Amino acid sequence: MAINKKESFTKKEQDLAEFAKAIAHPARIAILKVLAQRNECICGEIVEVLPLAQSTVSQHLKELKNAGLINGAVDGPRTCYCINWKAFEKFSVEFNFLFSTLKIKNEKSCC
Amino acid sequence: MAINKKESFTKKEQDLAEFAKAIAHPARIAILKVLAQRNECICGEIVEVLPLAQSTVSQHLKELKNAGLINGAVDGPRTCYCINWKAFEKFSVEFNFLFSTLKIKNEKSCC
DNA sequence: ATGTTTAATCGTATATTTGCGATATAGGAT
DNA sequence: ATCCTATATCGCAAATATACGATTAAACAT
Repeated sequence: MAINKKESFTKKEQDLAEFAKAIAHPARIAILKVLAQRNECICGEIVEVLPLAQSTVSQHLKELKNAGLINGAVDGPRTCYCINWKAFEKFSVEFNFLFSTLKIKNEKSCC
Repeated sequence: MAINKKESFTKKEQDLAEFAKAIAHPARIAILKVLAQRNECICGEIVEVLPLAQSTVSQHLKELKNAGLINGAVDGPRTCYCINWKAFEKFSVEFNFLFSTLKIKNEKSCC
């Protein structure tokens, strides 16, 4: 990979790809599930549930946070995380727009 | 990454992550857009549209095909691709199930 | 048979991701 | 001040992903 070609695509394409990358790992999907189910913010309870080391979970959380999919609030020695539903809504709309609308137009595939 | 930890997650989580990974690159999103817009199957016309070498586009197409998102039919010296809408529908439902339903349950985030 | 066109694959270089242990940091309690 | 707990970060190793040029393969025409 000589140069980074990603920048030659549109911002929408890059953003959607970024979002997809954030959820492109089962561990991160599992983390999001836990956060969604417990409603309230959680920290290292995720480590107990997942088959991963603490540092690895922390790294996944960082990636989800960087992608804007979760929020993290420092609460004493622990950090409380929760899902950023607004961001999720945005990407969900983007995703559905990109494919659902096009799908209606040409339902019949050739091959 | 000593061992592959991905297998310790559920099949649904793995499948959804797999799908997300397939669209986790702007080039592949762009390819899907082209395929959706032209309706009929296309081959190396994609190379003309994208800022990537032929071999790179071919590789991306292979990944999309492996993920089941597109179909490819050999037609003489060329290969005709098109979107597998059924697979897309499946993953779209899976995605929306995972998050939309949970979202309704707990709209208010703590942080 | 030879050449042309189209696409897949190979080999290679580099970048990024994944994962862990060890270490640092920071807040609370004693 | 010292200890404990919780989390973030560092450093490292291994695996994957990205990208390209060169080569191969396959269909078709000349």
